[in-house]
Amino acid sequence: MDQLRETLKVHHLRTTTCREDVLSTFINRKNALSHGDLEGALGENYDRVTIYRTLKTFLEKGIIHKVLDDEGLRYALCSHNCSEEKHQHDHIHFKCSECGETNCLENLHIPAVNLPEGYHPEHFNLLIQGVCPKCN
Amino acid sequence: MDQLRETLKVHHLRTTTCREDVLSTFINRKNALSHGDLEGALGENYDRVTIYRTLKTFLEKGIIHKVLDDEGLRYALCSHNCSEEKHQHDHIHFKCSECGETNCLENLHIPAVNLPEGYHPEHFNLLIQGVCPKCN
DNA sequence: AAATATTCTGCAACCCTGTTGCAAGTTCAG
DNA sequence: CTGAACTTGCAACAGGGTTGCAGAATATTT
Repeated sequence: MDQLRETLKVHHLRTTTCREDVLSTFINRKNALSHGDLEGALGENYDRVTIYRTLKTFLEKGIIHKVLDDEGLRYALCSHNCSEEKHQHDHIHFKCSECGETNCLENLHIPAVNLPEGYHPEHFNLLIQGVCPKCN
Repeated sequence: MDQLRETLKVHHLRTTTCREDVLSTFINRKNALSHGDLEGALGENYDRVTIYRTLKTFLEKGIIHKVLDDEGLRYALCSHNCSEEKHQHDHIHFKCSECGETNCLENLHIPAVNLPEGYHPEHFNLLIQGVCPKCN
């Protein structure tokens, strides 16, 4: 509980129940969540718009990051402290076609790619779809 | 013109002006297109729904493939003849943060990744964001 | 502890994406 | 050139995502 407040404080965000609840939902479920997932979990307590704004704020502050998905955006906690100034994500996302869960494979880094002359890469986003260990 | 009809025929699709126009838009602009792009290009001639259905059909038949993007789905031509049975895409997509264009880097393959025990990968989707040669 | 400035929230409204059902219009094969 | 099969347009809907604004909550100052 106090850890939630601490996290918010570090990022210069006011403590509100919505932010605490969204944050703890991310911590409890460990996989990437869509806005719909959060609305399903918290929708009776908060307005859709508030959840959207909370996600947007968390994105800007470096608390969560976007996860690309073939059927819509999801969001996941940033593991290593990102900040407003700098997001660092070169890990891989795995989406299971059975259970539908998308997870960060924090320990696996995206391999280097030799881009042609003139390309200046800044961010990498690798989504692998397949069957996860649980559904195997 | 005949080439368009030929392509449609190969995939067992009837020749309609909408399909021809969508297909030629993909061929002329070479980058990945969103539904909105197509609606902008052809919207006065065809209903939104028809464009959606055309995209869906082309996806199923293996004429185009989805391109993940952090701000919505896009679509691009399949270069090497995909079919209804089998899509094969392990190339890289590059999105330029300056001009906003997303392009397929057909010649670059996604490097192999050593997944932990139990993961069975099927599809790979790598989006690299940065600055492209044109905007450099 | 109260007043203030600042920040959040909820509501209403809006636009975009994507889908479905149905009737009318096209395409293609015989 | 006729019919069966397919495609289109329209209407309607559900969901994602955003903005403006008034009222509520939080943090800060005294």
